[in-house]
Amino acid sequence: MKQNQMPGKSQSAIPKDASPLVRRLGRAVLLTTEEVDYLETMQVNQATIAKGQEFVLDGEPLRVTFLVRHGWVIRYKITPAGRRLIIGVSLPGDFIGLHVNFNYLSIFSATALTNASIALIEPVRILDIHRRFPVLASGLDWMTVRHSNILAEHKVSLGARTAAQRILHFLLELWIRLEQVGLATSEGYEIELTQEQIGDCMGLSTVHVNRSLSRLNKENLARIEKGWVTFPDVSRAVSFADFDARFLMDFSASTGTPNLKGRRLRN
Amino acid sequence: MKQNQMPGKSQSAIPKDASPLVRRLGRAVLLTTEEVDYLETMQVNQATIAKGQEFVLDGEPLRVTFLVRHGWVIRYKITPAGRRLIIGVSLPGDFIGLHVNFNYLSIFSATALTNASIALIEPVRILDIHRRFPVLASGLDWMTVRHSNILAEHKVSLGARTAAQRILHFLLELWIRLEQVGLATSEGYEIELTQEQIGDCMGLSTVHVNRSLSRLNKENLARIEKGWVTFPDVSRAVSFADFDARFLMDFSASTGTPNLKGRRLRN
DNA sequence: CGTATATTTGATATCCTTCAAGGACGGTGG
DNA sequence: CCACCGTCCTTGAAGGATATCAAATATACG
Repeated sequence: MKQNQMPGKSQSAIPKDASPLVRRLGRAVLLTTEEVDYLETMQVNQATIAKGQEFVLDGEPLRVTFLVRHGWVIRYKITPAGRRLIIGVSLPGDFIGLHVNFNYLSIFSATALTNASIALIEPVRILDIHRRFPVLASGLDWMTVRHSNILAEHKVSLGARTAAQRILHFLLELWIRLEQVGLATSEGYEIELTQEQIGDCMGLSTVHVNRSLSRLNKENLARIEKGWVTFPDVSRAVSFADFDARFLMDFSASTGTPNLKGRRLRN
Repeated sequence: MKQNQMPGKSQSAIPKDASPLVRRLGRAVLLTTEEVDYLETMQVNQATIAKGQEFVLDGEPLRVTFLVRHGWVIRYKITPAGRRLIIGVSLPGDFIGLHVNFNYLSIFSATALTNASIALIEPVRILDIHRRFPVLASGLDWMTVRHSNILAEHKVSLGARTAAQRILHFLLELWIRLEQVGLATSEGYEIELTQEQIGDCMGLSTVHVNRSLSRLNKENLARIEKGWVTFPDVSRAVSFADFDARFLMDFSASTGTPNLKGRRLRN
């Protein structure tokens, strides 16, 4: 079903070289060229972060919002007992510090797991989006909620799932998220986490991650070989891990906005 | 330091009978009477929920945003193994389902722990706020981020803190949150959770919650007597639980908005 | 005042951690 | 090209934190 052009607004297909952010928001919504342009120019101020570099520090001021363009980043806290807990993994297209209050100090640290490219976005840009581009603003709000959903699911994992389920659930989550920005295929994906980092993310010791992974391997639920993750039997994996991809669902602009319904929504 | 009235906009002190939402947002920002009015009329459509009533069901459509006005609510998931994990406790002034995508089915259930009064807010209202009241819109975004912060802190608790630390951290969190809406004093507060519910929230068995609580009691870190929570030695409690209230900080409107800086901010 | 619900306590089982050490792998410099 | 070194992965053994099972006591409620 072909959609009509709206007079005065030019809609655009997503360019091949679109940023991960545009790709994400463009999956569900037909963005105007103006919107795409705004999103792309917003990302001009970029920084290259070397693997292992800590670029946000717990307790220090946080002046801008970050947007991961390339590479993997972790956000984490260190407890007084010396344990690190990874709050989340930020992948290309993910914001770090979106909608936070820049008057306060950061409540987490962030480090690049790979060489990474990160856009620095002035807070005023976000406010500008809310003023001028309501559809994009809904998209940002959705990304914030999605971020919450991931945390909620992690809380369920840490609180109510076994080590093997937890890890498998997490590996499946990463698969979907990477696929949504074109970094995974139906075959699998390249993981940039060590077993220690998986442990810090799922509240498990490195040793236990290792044992759980070899069990998952033995039972054909998930396999990691040379950093390449595959799922030999996806449907069994999904059911074993109690994985329901709803919490990662795409943005869709028809969030009750009458004037958007049936207009710019894909499908 | 007295603040000047802005021409054309009447600012208002928060009325004594203000809703918890207005009280929350009004703590850091001087709201105009127009903004206060909008927030209050937004809540006219109310429902009374009986204690124990489940009013959001995992997998069912979610058509409106809820706002707790009175009473305690839990949001949770049940795993296939039959374990319940409470994602979070919603207190007066908290939204449930803010900024979610109403095209999708709910990914959690919600039940009232007490008789509760809940406002039903049409999604279009939220969009209207974003169009007409930028300060309130920032406030809503902040509430969404705050919700994430709470989840992140819970993840840290479940992943990297002992049972006693976890429970104490949670009790302190509730204290601050209740105080922010006038439902707790420096003395303590009335808790509406059973030990089983605390366990489901912190990923612990009821038995272990009981043992940890009696240990906290013995060590003067926290005491629950007839539903009344007190902290005999607050500073020791804070340090034992590694509690840093930054993740619950108030909304402050000067989130990098130049035209708001120094104008409507309290202090 | 009786019944349901919540708390408390004891005994046992298990999942996971910690400690310790060996092995694989990739990179680097001689 | 190979020896060396750091990082990551793997495996074994023992200990600890928490779960489960079971039952007694206390509290709330109609």
